[in-house]
Amino acid sequence: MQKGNAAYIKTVNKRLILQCVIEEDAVTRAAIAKKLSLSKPTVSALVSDLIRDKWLVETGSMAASKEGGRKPMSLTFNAERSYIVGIDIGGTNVVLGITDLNGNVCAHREFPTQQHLDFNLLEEIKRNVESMKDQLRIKHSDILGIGTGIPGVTNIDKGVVIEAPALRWNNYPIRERLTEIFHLPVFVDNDVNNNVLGEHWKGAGKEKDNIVYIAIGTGIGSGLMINGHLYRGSNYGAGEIGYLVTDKNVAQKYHPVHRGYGFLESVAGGSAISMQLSERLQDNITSKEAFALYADGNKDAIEIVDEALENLAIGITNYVSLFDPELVILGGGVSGSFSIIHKKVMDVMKRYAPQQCEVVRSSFGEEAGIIGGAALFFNEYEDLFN
Amino acid sequence: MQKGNAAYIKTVNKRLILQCVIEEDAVTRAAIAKKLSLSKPTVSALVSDLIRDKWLVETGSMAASKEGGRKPMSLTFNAERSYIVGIDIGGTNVVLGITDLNGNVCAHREFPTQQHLDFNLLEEIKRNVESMKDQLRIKHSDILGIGTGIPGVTNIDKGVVIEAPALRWNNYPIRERLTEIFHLPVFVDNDVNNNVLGEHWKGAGKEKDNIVYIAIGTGIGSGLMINGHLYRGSNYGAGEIGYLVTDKNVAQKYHPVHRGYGFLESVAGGSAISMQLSERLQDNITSKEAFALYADGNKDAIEIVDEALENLAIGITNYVSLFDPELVILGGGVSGSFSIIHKKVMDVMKRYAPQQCEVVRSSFGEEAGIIGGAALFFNEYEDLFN
DNA sequence: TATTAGGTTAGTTAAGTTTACTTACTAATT
DNA sequence: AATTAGTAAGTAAACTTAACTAACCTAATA
Repeated sequence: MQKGNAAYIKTVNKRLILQCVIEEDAVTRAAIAKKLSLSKPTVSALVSDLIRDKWLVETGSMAASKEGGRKPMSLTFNAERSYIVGIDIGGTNVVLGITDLNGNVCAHREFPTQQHLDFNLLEEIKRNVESMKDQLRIKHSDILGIGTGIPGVTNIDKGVVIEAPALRWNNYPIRERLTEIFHLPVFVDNDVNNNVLGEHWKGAGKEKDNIVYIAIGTGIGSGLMINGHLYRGSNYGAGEIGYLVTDKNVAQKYHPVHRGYGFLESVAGGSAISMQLSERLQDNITSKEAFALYADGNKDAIEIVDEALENLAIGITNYVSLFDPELVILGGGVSGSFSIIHKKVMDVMKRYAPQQCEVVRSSFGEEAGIIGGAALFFNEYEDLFN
Repeated sequence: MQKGNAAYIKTVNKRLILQCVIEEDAVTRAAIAKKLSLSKPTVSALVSDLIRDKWLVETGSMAASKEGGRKPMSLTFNAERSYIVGIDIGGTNVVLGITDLNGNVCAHREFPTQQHLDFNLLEEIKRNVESMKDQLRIKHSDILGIGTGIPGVTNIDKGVVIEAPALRWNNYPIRERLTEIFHLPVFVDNDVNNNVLGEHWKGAGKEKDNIVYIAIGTGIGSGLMINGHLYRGSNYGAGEIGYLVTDKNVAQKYHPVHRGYGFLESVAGGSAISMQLSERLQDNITSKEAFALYADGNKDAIEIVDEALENLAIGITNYVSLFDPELVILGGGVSGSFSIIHKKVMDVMKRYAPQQCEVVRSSFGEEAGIIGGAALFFNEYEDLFN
C-alpha cells in the first residue's frame, strides 16, 4: 500500500482529472470540480500543471448556459502528446505499430517471424520502428515506451519469456534486450493477456470490468480481467482453458497432457480438428478447410467439428460458471467460423450454466496485437502522467 | 477512485501503522517509521491518535539495543477494544458468536434453524447475542457490527438474500431486518464467501492472495479470492463449481441442470452419492455412510464414490487450470473423507493441470461461520479505524 | 429598440487549514 | 562518547473557503 503524503494526493487528483477528461472528451474546469468534489482552485491549479506538461489543451470557449454566466473553456486530452510502440511477436508474423495515447494506430508494419528469428529479429523490429517514426515525423522523445506480446508464458515482472514454443524461447530476457536497443521502458506479456487489455481499453470490453477473452487457434488460450485488473494467476498461469477436461472418459483414454498441451486443445484446437479430419479423409485438411466442409454439409466434417465444438462450448460454459463474467470475447482465428461457434456456445451455456453471458467476437483484426501491446504499456507504466 | 486530500492521507497512514502493529504484534514507533518510510514525528502523532482512540496500547518498554540508546516503547494492537458478531444461518443450525478484533471467538451459541425459521428466527438471534454480551460483560457500544453468512445467492451491496432454498428465502432483505433489531452496521454474504475471507484472515490462507475454497456437502459450492480481494462475479454468481461439466456424455444423457442444481453436484454432491448408493443397495445410505463403506472396501460403494470423486477432482483441476491459485481449501462436510478426496484430487491434477497447487483442508470446525462472518464485517466495514 | 440592473456561471486570488517533513532537541542507554 | 527512541518547533505542500473578477443572459425600463 502506498503511503500518503502531499505529492501522492496531488498525483491521485491529477490522475482523476485526466481520467475525467479522457472519458468525457471535452469538459470544463467547473464540471471537473463538481464531478470530483474538488474545489475550483485545486482543479484550476492541477489543470494548469497538466496544460503546462502538454497532457491537456484548451480547445476554445463553449456556449454559456441559458441562465447566463461566463463562457466555459473546454479542455481536451492531448492524445498526440506522446506515442506508444505496440509489438506482437507471433509464431508466423511480427506485427508492430505506433499508437497515440487514445489507442489510434498511426502507423503499422509487419514481417515474417521465422526468417529473422534466430538471426536479427530485434534489429528488424528496430528498423521498422525507425521507419514508422520517420513516416510520422516524430522524435525519439515523443515515444513513451513499448508494449510487447508473446505467444507463451511470460514473467511480466522480470520481463522474461519463460516459455514460448512457437519462438523456441526459454527464459529469454526480452525486456532487457529491447531496452538495450530502444532505451525506453518496455513491458512484455502473453499475447492473449494483451488482447484482454486492448479489448478493455478500446474494444468490446469498454466499461466492463469482468471479461474473458478466449483465443482459439492452433491451441486454445484465454486471458481474464477481474475487477478491472488483468489477472495473471499465482505463477503467470491463469486462464489455461486449453487444459480443461470436459469429457472424463475420452480424457482417460487419451492421457493427453504433456508439457504445453492440454485436453481441450487436444480435442477442440485447430490442429486437433485438422488432424482428425485429415486422418478420416486421408488428405491434408486445415482447420479452416474443415469449417468450410462443415458449412458445405460434409458428413465427416460435421461429425468431427461438432464433437470439437461441443467440447469447446462446454469449456467456455465451465469458465462462465466459475467466473460469472460480464462478457466473453472470442478471438484468434475464429473470424470465419464465429457464428457457428457462437451458436454452439450459447446453446451449451443455456443448458449447463447457472447464468448466461454475452459472447461476442473480438473487435480488432490485424491491429489487435498493436493495440494490445500499447494497452499493456498503458496498464503497467506507473509513471504515466507524472 | 478516492480523491486525495489531507484527511485521506492521514487515514491511509493510520491504516498502514495499524496494519504494521497487527502483523508484527509488538513494534516501536521508530520501527514503524523505518518500515513505512514515514518521519518519526508523523508516526508519533498518528500513534498518539490511535492510543487516544484505544486502537493501540503501550505495553511497556523493551530492552535497548546493544549499541546503546534509549529504551523503545512497544506498541500492541488492542484486540479487546471492540467486538464483532459473526452469524452463520445454515439450513440445519444457526451458529453465532462474538469475536475480538483478532478473530478470537470469545463466546458462541447454536440453535436449530428450522423450528424458528418462519417464526422468530431473528428474535432468537437477538436473544443469543444478548446472552453472549452478558457473559462477556460487554456493552452494546463495544460491538462494532455484524457479519452474516447465508447458504444462497446474496446481493451484498443491498444486503438482500436473492435466493436461499434451504431457508426458503427469496429477495429477503435481511440486512434491513437485522439493522432494525440491532442498530449496528450489518453485512450479509454467501456462507462460502465468508469462509474464504475467514481462511484468508485467520486460517490456511493467511499471507496468500489467490485462494479457492471449495465447500463439499449436499451440494458443491466455492468462493474465490483474487489478488487479496473476494471475487463475487458480475451477478454475485462466481464460483459455481457445482455447475461444471466434467463428463460430456453423461451430461448429455442426464440433462441435469435446473434452477439451483448443476451437473457436478448431480454426480458428485453428497446427496448424489447417497441417492445412488441407496438405490444400488436398496437401503437408506447417507453420504457419510457411503464413505465408511468405501473405506471398508464395499465394492458398490467404491464404484460409486470413485466415479463421484473422479468428477469432483476433475472439477477442482479445471478450477486450478483456469485460476492458477496459490491454495485450494476443501471445506464443508469433508472432515472424515478429506484424505480420500485429497489423494484423488492430487492424482487428477497431476494428470491434467498445467501447474500444481497445494490442497488443504479448512482450518476451522464449528467456528468457521463465526470467524467467516466476522471476517466479512472486517472486509466490508469502511469506517473501521476511523 | 436600445439600455441597464439583477442574476448566473466560470474561473482566479488570497487567506487559512491540515498534514507531513526537516531540523534540532531531550531522554535513556551501552 | 556514541547510539537509539522519541518530542518540539518551524517549514513546505497540498487542499479548502470566501471573496473576487470576468463574461454572459434575462427582462424590465426608457
